Amino acid sequence: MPEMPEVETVRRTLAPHLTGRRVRRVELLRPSQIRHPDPDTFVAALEGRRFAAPGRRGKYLLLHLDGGGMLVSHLRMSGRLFVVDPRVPRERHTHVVFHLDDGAELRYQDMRTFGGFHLVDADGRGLPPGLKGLGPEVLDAGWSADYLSACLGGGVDGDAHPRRPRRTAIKALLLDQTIVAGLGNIYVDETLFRAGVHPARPAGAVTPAEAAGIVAASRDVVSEAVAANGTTFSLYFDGEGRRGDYYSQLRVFGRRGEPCFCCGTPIVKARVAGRGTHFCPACQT
DNA sequence: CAGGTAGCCTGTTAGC
DNA sequence: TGCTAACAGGCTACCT
Repeated sequence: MPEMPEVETVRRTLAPHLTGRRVRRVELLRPSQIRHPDPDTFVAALEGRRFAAPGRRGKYLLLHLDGGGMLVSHLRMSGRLFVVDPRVPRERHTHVVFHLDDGAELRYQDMRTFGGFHLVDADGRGLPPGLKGLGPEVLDAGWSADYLSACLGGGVDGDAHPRRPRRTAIKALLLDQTIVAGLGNIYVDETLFRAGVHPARPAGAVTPAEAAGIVAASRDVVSEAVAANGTTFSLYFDGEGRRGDYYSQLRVFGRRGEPCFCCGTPIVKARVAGRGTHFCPACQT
């Protein structure tokens, strides 16, 4: 469930503990979490390397290495990456332990084992496939009303190459990381609520004005969530083991049956784009 | 090509 | 009360 604000919080909290630290030893308790290259090569190539300042792209954590290359991690549903004193007992589902040269441990824990690591070399070999085709970052200028309008299909007046209006639900489009990078189930629901757009509306039926509202709402929601260190709904915590504080600011997600903050209508939970989806049936059309 | 969905996985919750 | 089935969801692979 970590989305952009959670991954960004992990990046920021890991940075002071990782930057400049050398990997003394890698302990693979569950080698299958290593997606590339094979586990033995992974360990051999990483031991002795030094971390530079960590970065992020979409929901991918980019642990850059001095001298080029990087360790890429995606937490997927239940992955946790954090630095602790080695005396702290290892929790269940701890799959990888990176021993650092200051004695601390960078631990990877993942109950559902969906997440994992790619070791990318200095020439860019080994990049996870999903990292290549990402759309603009949700907080970057590339995520604009014009850009989203173009993605909705239908074209605009004077468009040289108008495309057929897309029939997929607007929610499915916003979850597509090749359209915009960083949004997930929670923040898409929050975004569409603030924009007053029903999640199941065909993307092609979203007006340019609504598209502008969606982009603005996504910016607001995500930047507020970043400021609050993300949302801890059930599983997430940051690089120092702390929970996120955005939970209390959620307006629809997890509020099934509770009154809409705008009109009092009970919040509905339904299945849209294959996901549990929360919305106000009165405010969102 | 666009769009829908199964599968990955295990802890939690809903329902009988 | 105790068991089982459904659910949670980011992403890929596969099917239509």
